[in-house]
Amino acid sequence: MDRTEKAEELAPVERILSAAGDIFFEKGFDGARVDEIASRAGVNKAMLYYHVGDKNALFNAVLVRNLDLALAAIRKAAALEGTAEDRFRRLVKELARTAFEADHISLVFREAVVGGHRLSDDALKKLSEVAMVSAGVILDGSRDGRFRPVNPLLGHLMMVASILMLTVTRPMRLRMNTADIAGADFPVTPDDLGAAVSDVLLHGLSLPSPEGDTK
Amino acid sequence: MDRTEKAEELAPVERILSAAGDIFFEKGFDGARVDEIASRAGVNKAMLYYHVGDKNALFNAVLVRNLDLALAAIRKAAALEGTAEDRFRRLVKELARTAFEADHISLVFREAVVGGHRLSDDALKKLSEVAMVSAGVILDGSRDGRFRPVNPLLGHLMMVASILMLTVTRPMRLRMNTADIAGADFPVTPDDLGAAVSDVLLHGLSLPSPEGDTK
DNA sequence: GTCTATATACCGATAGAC
DNA sequence: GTCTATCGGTATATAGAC
Repeated sequence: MDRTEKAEELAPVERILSAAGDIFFEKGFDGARVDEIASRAGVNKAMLYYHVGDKNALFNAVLVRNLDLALAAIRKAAALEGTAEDRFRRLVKELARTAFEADHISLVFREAVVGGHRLSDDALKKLSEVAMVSAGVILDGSRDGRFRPVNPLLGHLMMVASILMLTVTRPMRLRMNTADIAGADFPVTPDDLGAAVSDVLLHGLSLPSPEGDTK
Repeated sequence: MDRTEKAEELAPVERILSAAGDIFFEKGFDGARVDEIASRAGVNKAMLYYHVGDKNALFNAVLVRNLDLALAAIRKAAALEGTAEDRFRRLVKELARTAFEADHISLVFREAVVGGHRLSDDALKKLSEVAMVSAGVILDGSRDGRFRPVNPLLGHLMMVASILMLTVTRPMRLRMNTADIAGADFPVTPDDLGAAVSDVLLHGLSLPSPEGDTK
């Protein structure tokens, strides 16, 4: 608002956060080098410290920014139109799409998996907001009788874990000898991935048996 | 065999690998300090390098040892007795139990999630063996008509991701405000966890509709 | 085989000129 | 606000005595 320049280039802080997202995603917190982040952002290291703060502050600024973006997308996808199944599918698809853009939710996911000790209270709060939206969809489904009474947080975590596991381990799987077990229909695009995960999560591995459930 | 001592103490290499598992799990590869590993193992740092090799070799030695243990357990659990559902449930329960012992599969999972660049070919090979056993159970189920034709590797990854996500993020969730969405039946013991995950994965979130499937 | 002492390098953070 | 130069701390890895 104040500085009404051409804005042909992004603001320095934006460039820094973007570069930091890349490097942190690639190397992790301890593996990332502040020098490398600064140089990729095209700014001086001293300027990075001046604008953003130290390495920890930088890391959490990246996480919070990404969580804000993700939260907005997820809230939109969880909107009330359609059945619980429809909403769940939209949610999964949206998450898959976001995850494919690498340094968004995936960065938070990775930090969560390695313990989450470094997450600020602010980041943690936003993370639980995401969980609440997603779990809310499952809870609504259980209430209106379309879903079985599954624990909402459990369902949310399984969904997130599945999507992010499949996206984040992709480079590693390419190095492995999985061709013989991957199958031709193994999902590659975000939409295919979302559809496949939704399918298993909604309908399960087992064929519905004509009579009752498991014993 | 050669040195027939009392063996009251574990062999130095065993102590080193055990300590390394703890520290690597706690701090990650870059965060772990060789000095700390050596001191926890009760050996001199020079001895660590003499017996095991450098930090990378140490890390992969830990992973391979843990994967060997996990592979044996999983092969046993995937034995042929029972239906595909029975075998799947045994598999999940076994994985949950192993994961609760912290520095076993979880360490490999975390490394996989952060990219897997550091995994040696040997570790990668063992990882794909694990996947093959687990995916094999799902494939068998599809073949004998008890499971839907779900991609085996997809099913395996969703299962592993769910179990490990739930165990590994536990300390973090305790810091979050999840009490209101966790629900009273949120699984805490490994057996409860395995049962809950098996339930969702086998039967899905949706209630089986009287008539056909989705649309 | 075991241990101390140290080489060597790097990284996060800042002081201080402009 | 911007940049250069550098401090101080710490890490991996090894040389070399015993």
